[in-house]
Amino acid sequence: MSSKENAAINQLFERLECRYALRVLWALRDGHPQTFRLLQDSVGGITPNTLNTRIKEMREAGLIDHGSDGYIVTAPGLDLLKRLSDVQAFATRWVAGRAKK
Amino acid sequence: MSSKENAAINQLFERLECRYALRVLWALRDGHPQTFRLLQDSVGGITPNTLNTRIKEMREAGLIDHGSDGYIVTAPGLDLLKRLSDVQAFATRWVAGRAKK
DNA sequence: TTGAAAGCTATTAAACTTGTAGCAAAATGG
DNA sequence: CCATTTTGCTACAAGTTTAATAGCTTTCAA
Repeated sequence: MSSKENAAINQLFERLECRYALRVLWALRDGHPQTFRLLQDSVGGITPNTLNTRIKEMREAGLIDHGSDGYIVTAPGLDLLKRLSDVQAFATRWVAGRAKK
Repeated sequence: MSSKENAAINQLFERLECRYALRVLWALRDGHPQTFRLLQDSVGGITPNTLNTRIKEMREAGLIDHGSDGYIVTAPGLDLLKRLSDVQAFATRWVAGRAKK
């Protein structure tokens, strides 16, 4: 792997390694717009301060946008979500596996 | 999607949404063991405190382990990494796309 | 035995997140 | 038109997490 690719994944991970970042993106995966407060409820536990910070970061990152009906994932954001979709099955098994111990 | 699946992905994301968490996992993706200091260099910028915290969390999570030659991903950890592998291509394009603006 | 490498801890300071409250602007309804 | 609700967002104090720098302890080979 080239160092350019390494730098790219590092930059992306920096964005996603903030508390609630992945969950905010994930909450919008169905493609329907959500208002600020609905999004706050969808994510669960996030405060308006933090949600606002995440929204700003992800809008700058071009992953989400704010349309007339609320917040929504952009095309790149949806692309990323698709590439993350396999993680769902892992998570389910992973949680089941740790419950046993 | 069931609420059980929702809870699962949430639990997983909580683990991954800590600074450097994804990058620590990613640094071990080739399957070769790395010592504490080598891992610290691979990740880049992480302090020993934080690395140690991440290692503890990920070992509890069953994603990485400590063998005789250093830290290494477990089978579940490798499974997760495979499911994340498509993100690499996204990251490269994403970074290229934002450089233009 | 001495020296290097490995894993990790201590301490203090900076940065981030939370909890709670509430504001200003735009839509809604009477 | 005017009151009400919804929406996006901010203030502020307190708590939690991460960073920077230093250094300790054990292991292992020379």
